Amino acid sequence: MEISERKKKILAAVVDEYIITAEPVGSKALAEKAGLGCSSATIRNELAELVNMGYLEQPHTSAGRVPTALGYRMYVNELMQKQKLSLEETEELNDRLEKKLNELDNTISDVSRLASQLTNYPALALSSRSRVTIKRFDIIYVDANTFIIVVMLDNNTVRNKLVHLPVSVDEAMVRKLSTMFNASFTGILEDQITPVLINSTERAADDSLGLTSVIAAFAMEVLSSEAAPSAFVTGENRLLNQPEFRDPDKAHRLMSYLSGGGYILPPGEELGDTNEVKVLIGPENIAEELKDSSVIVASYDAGDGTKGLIGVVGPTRMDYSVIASKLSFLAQGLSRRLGGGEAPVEGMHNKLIIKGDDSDKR
Amino acid sequence: MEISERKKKILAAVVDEYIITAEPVGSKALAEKAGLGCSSATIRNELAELVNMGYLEQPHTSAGRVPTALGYRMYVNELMQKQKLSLEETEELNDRLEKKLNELDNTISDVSRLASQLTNYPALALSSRSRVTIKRFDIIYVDANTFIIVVMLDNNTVRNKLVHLPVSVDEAMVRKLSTMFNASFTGILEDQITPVLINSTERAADDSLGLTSVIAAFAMEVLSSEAAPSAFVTGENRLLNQPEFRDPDKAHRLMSYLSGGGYILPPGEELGDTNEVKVLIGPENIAEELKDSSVIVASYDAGDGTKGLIGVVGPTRMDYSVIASKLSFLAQGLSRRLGGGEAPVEGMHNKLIIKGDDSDKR
DNA sequence: TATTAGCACTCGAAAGAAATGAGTGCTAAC
DNA sequence: GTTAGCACTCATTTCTTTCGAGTGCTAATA
Repeated sequence: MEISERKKKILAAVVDEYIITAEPVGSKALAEKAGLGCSSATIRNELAELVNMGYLEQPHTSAGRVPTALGYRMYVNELMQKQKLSLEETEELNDRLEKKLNELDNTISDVSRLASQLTNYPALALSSRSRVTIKRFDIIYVDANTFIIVVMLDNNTVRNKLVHLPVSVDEAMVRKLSTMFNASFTGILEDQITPVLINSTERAADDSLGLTSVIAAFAMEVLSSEAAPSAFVTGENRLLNQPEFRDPDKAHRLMSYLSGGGYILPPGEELGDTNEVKVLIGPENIAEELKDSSVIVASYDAGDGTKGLIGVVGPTRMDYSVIASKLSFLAQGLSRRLGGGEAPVEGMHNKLIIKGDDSDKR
Repeated sequence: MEISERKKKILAAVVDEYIITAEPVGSKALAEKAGLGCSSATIRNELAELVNMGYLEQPHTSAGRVPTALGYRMYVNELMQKQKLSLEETEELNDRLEKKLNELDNTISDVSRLASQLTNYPALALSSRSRVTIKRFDIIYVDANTFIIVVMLDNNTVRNKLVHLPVSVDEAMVRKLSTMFNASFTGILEDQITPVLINSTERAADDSLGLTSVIAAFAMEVLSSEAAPSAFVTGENRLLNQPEFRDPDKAHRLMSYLSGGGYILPPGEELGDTNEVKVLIGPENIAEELKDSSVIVASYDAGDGTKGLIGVVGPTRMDYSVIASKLSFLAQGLSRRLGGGEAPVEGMHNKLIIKGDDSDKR
């Protein structure tokens, strides 16, 4: 059955109201508030149909209506007044963000904390990097039993490791190894570091002490740890602000799921396009623990192949529009600041694309 | 007024019981349970006096008794059955710990997490290092505008920084600087890196580009960041396990205080001697937010001047004895593992010293 | 045909009333 | 000094009652 214009208006009004009050909303309140010129009786009829269609439900016979997950989905996809942030809010957010971004270490923990502060919900940050390679090796001879391996990655971060040996090496060997690694191990991906390559290097360097494999192992370790996605969740306690989590047991269950580093996003789900905001409503989440919560995430691009993701977790009754705007805002700020994004400085608050929605909203 | 032996026994019994049930304990229960050969009426008299003396209180006229902070203090100092861990528990703990310690990065976040898991309370970890020096400098020439500074600290950790310059340098200069820094900047403390020293080095190296100050600045940054105490709190959500935090507002208040990195220990309070366990009961805490919670901390020594501290936060009704044992256990494990401690492997579970208590147990 | 006023009905939440019982303090006997 | 006995207190639990927001349905209206 097709949903009429008026039904849409009513549904939107129900969701808007419910987001604020967290109480079931009744026909009378709607008649007064929403500017649709009809009486409560008419609205009652419409509401009854919306229930039939699965967009709303009633906690019990004599209560008002509450949006279902389907209702929220419809709201998010089509009805929501996107970008509610006023100019002042935008300004304020911009200021705060600018300040924060400057003192930001760009550790995902900081990013997550920032998102949580901004939205007042528990927040997660996630980042992963693809196609990392090493640009340069340096091996520093310390003493006969000790050297330091220093590698510089293609994104100019530098990592090091101190190696103690049970046997002694001389400087010449170290220098030789350094040259060989720079020749053969730079610019390649982790899975291109094969036993074959290691063996041939070992032979070529005339290394009978196994130094080659130590260095190669470190290289692999660095590459894989750099590529591994890391996640961070903060502000779990903000859940307790929400009336739907006044039950300590319920709150505890979700909070420990979050703290436990449980998977929040569908495992298959690759990070979406930059500047896209995704919303997962209630049962759309795969994790059992999230089935009656919603997740909103925005992705950003830190350049050099690093993609990141910031999001919040909250009750299904969240102000999707505001939160999505804020996250999008933050994600674009990060993209811009970390150099990857082509997001224009001016345009920060007018590009908000939400999954499942193909109309651009100004 | 002096406290009689029997009163002590009764007080101990009240605390023991209350720790388990979290309910006010009555005279009858005590008469049956605690093996003191007297009737409930007698106990009632004693209880009344204990209330007068300030060790116990009554929530209301017809309720049982609950320990006051003073009562807990007395319990912790004199009455508590220390070291309740049975042999099996010790074994089990040992196993778990051994396993965990091995995969431990020794980041304070890991230590904190471990403490929280072990005790099922929110936990904090804190560590600070004194008298750090740099053992060795290496400066790697990358290209005319780029070099990498690598420093090795006296505890053999290695830190590095990539420097991009607007001007160009040659390899000879870099080598010269490296030599000079190794001569003048090794083995000294942060506050010994003075403008005078920097100036003279700069002149001696004939450095007109300000490279000296860049390197010196990095050295200072490393030294100060290494010496700065850092803290980490985890497992805040475990607070919700406790009946006294079923009120979401109360829980939220404390949790956000903890997450916010609020000061948990008295600022003046230096880290105590290794293997000492400190207990701060309710109002003994300075932070307003902790006035009706207790904090138990144990300190460890990771050698090389690094002192650490692990602790938990919970309601005043905590099983001080068990928690103190576990923390002490963990602290000693850390000391041992990180090389600083002289704690004997065997002796792990028999050296438990609690602040304010001068008798050694078992 | 769509809308609306009117009304009986439902059912959770709030308020009130009564019952329960754990625990006390006190007194008098041991 | 200890104990049995008993009247009293008061939080907690349970059961009723009241209240009212909100509904669904019907009949009148535009």
